[in-house]
Amino acid sequence: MRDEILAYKRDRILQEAVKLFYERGFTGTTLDDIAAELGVTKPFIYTHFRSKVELLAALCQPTIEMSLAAVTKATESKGTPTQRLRHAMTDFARVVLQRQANIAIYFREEKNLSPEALDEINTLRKKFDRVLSGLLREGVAAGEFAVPDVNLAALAIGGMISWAYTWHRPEGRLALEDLCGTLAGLALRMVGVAP
Amino acid sequence: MRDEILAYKRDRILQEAVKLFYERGFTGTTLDDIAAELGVTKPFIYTHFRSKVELLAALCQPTIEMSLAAVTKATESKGTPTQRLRHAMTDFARVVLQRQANIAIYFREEKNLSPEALDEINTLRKKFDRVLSGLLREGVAAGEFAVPDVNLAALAIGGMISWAYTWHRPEGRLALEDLCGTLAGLALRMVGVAP
DNA sequence: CTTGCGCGCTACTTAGCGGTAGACTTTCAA
DNA sequence: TTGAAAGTCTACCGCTAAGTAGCGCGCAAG
Repeated sequence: MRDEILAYKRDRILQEAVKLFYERGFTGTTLDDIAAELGVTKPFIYTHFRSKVELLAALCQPTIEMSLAAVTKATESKGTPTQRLRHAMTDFARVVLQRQANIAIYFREEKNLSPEALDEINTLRKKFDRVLSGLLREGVAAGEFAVPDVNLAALAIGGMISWAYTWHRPEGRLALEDLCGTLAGLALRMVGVAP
Repeated sequence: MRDEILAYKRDRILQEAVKLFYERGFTGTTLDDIAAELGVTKPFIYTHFRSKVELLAALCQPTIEMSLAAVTKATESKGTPTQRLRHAMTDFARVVLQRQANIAIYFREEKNLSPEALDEINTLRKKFDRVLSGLLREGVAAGEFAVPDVNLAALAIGGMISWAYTWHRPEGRLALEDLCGTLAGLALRMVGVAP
């Protein structure tokens, strides 16, 4: 119970930090701002995070992990490469759109991460690219996909979907699930699968 | 002649600022850093730019203008929509890759721009999207393209190519022109044109 | 040689903010 | 009721970096 409350407090700090970093940027947000928004004071934050930079890492890393987990799970599931790629990209798009602010903060504030945190995240990203490239290669071998360059195609597909963090509006005209499906469909087209 | 020297000095400041902002981020770079790199001192920079933020705008805006100019010119040229889209995306990709650092800085440091500069740039970006959407709509009308949602496709294509700023390595295995061609090819596939 | 001017430098101000020491309050067990 | 421990706040430090005032050097013109 004590631990649950501790976890809850930590979580609320993260929530508010995500909101403010997203709106004003990392350096444009002070710890006093975050504390004020929570109705507490700065030292409160320091009982849960060692530094502002650690707070940043704590809100980036899990999101990157979720992205990797989404494509890994779908890639390792059963089905044809086409089915698995659609599945992987739908799930990845869902992570990007649901955790839009975290993704945006990560890409914008990468330079503010500690070298250690950056290393860990870069490892995750390399895995992501490898898994996606591997799936594309399988599809090519199976005769389902046709691409000029597998690694480049993986970057292009990953980029097209990641990019959604820049333009997606949660209150916009497109429902989230439709959007994920359409983006996955565009990804399939890039590898030569007709719709 | 005096003006040329003035312009040259201004240009050198911008060059060095781009390099350092790209490597260390906007807030991670001090004006003293930039001055030191140029072998001058901080007040020198202030004779050419009113503030650090103005310096940032001066290195973002022209690059966005170049992107818009590239797609506008190609879109308004002669040829089928397919030809024009290929042309537009090749040229746009070239801007992204050649001015990679400027593009990266803009996307990362958007939150540090003054409201006025941001407004101007946002206007350019809206025009960019409108021009690209328009070209796609033409292609659909001509029966050359098939897309589920023209506006979404424009965002996806623009994103896929913009994203190249995150992974492109100038000294990498792929020659710049090949890369532009391949990216344009992937864009065409997204709108249903077979390679 | 000298006078004046423009350009860049030295040296300073100022303020904002990350981080911390220690006081205070509240809670709970004995 | 009391004492201690956990948790939070008040009040502060110190540094960093943007921005500035005014000096002085060197060059061009007379």
